[in-house]
Amino acid sequence: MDRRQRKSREAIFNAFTELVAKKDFNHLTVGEIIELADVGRATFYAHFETKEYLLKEFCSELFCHIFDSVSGRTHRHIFDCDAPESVFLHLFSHLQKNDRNILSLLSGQNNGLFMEYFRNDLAQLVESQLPVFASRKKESIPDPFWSAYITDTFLSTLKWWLQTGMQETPEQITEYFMQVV
Amino acid sequence: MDRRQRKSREAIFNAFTELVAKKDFNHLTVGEIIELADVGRATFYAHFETKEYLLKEFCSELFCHIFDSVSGRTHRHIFDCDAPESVFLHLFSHLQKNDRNILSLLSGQNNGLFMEYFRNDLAQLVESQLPVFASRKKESIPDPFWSAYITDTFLSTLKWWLQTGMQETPEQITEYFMQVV
DNA sequence: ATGATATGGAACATTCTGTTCGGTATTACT
DNA sequence: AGTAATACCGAACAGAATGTTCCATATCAT
Repeated sequence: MDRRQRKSREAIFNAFTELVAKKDFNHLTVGEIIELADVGRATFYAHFETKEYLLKEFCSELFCHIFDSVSGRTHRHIFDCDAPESVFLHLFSHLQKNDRNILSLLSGQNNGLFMEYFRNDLAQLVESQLPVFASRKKESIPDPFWSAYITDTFLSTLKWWLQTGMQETPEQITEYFMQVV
Repeated sequence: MDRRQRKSREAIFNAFTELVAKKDFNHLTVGEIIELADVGRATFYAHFETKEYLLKEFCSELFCHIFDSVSGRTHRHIFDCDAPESVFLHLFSHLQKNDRNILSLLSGQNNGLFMEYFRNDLAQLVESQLPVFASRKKESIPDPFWSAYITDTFLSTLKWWLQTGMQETPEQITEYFMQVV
């Protein structure tokens, strides 16, 4: 990719990151983004079809980074028997670092699209971790329901953690998560 | 309230109900609403400050109707010992009736505000029902976390029910809910 | 019957969106 | 170093949606 393209794209992502931290995504305008990013209007639309596509690609890169990092760790530790919850612990720890202000997007109320994207990737991760919870599942529960339940419980735990100021350690919050599920 | 006001308000609510069933709230315009409701633009803004306030009042009336009906039943049955989950069963049953097309709003992806309002009222109901789940709660879990967990699990169950086409009976889906929690 | 008020319709300024164009600067490639 | 390709800016643009204002008319409460 052209160096100019990389620069513009990064500038837009950075501006977006900064703005979305203080303002709801829906009330964010393209005008604000390009002003802070200091790129022309035409440039923005040369990169992203709409504001929604910007969010989509933003999430793609960000989640790819996070979940790949977590899954990678899984593979390295795949034979560790002492910590079946290590994937989720690692995920909580990684989220705590607040890459790209991801936490303000996660805690914001009206970012339906963002949550949807995040949930999709999370559901994939959960799917690969289902054996961990196999022993707790009752037979009468359908598999897809069980999978959705674990995914949403993780999200519920994460949201609660954020909204109460992240006072617990990642270890503690992972403990809560594993207790209820 | 003036009869004219009631008529306009109802017309707007009805148009909103109909439109939101086929179109995402965010992409719904005031122009579409007043056209279908057949009221003047100025009339709309005389009733509702913005589209968001319309949603707010819409939810207020709708949820008030649903949750009051459910809570009412609770009070009548408060001494029934055979069905501690009757409140949630009744809520599932009531939702199945799809008053005001509430299901299309609940299953829609980008209705963050709507979900937030619904969750608030639901959380209140859950709060009043906490004793039902007391026996399942571990001591190490903080009360607010536990409460949020049950609320979100109900929402998770409801969403799954909707997205898979509501093939289960309210009794079955209540069973699932009570099994996992 | 009368004064109050909700309505409809139209016009309006404002904001945001997404597109187009021409000139300029940077890039990749030979 | 020279050249063709292309990404950039800036400005202008049409279109859509928002929220406000005005006034004549119809409906209401009393």
